[in-house]
Amino acid sequence: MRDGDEAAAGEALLAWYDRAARVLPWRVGPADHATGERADPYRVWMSEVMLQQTTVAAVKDHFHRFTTRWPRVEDLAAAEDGAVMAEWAGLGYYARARNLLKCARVVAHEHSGVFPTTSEGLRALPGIGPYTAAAIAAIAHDEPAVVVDGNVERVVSRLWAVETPLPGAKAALTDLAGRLTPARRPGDHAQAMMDLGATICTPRNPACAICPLRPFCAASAQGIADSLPRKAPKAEKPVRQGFAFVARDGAGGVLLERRPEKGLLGGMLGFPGSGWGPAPEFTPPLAADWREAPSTVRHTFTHFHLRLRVFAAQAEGAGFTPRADFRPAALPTVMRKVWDAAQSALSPHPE
DNA sequence: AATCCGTGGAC
DNA sequence: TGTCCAAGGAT
Repeated sequence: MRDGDEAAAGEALLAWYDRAARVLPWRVGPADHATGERADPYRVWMSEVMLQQTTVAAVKDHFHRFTTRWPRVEDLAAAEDGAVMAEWAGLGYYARARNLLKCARVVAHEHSGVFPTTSEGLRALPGIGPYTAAAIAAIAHDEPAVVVDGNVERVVSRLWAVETPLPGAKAALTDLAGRLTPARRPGDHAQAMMDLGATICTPRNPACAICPLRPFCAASAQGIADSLPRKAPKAEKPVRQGFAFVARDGAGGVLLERRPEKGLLGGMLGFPGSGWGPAPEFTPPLAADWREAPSTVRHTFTHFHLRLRVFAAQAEGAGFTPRADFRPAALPTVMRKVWDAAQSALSPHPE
């Protein structure tokens, strides 16, 4: 990209978006924008939070369930914590769900159910950082906010052939993204950048041959697009080990515990177990004839690999969740794997 | 500033 | 199988 080409590149991007925009459940298309229709801030907010570090394909089902069950922010604000966490199960990064609920309650109770309309106002809400605030303001209100996510970092780093590695290059890339942000249709511009990054300017094997920005792209001209953006090497993931205990009573009830609000899988349901580390202790929650499941659960979190030995037993006691109140789908994925592994060791109650 | 925080799909 | 990585935010 040469100085002075920003406006032409922006126009080329919007022209491409007008014919190639993805159709998404939370999106109002460019043709509808022409009639003055704007996206619903509640739905934009919901989708943006779900999409943080998460693929469109993974978000679609959860977005549909959330917006069907809680159509307005007041509905979500009135929901029980456990119901929201259960619906979020499987999406990961569970602090997002806790902050989603906090944010809904602030908007409902302190803003009369209306989201702030500026990026500055949005930024003050729980779970809304620089990216999400800018995205909502641009998409829902056409504020010319500079929207910088992973897609934008990639597109911009290639347009200007920025070879400084991330995250160090973050500030420079934000500055360059600002040069590209137009005063006209900034919301469509932001969504166009993301669509371009998702479908053409992809991390691997970018489709430069059909890219509307190719005439402006320094990395494409130099043949180095697929090597940008550079990133600092990541730390190796250690392996941690642990035990998990699945107890069922005679009525088919299940022994579950609510995990602490903070930390890994915070606020989610799980099975009792040991700590996770190099040498975990065998500490079942009650005395019973514990039998080990034949398969070990393997699961990878953001910063470590986990191997869990699963033990199952029939037992009686207080605090079991009734069979009718338990759905494996309400568990975080690692706990759903534990449940699946336990079934072969719990012959009287196969599920 | 660096670390923590999930998951599933692509390759 | 293992590695990368996707519309980041909080602390």
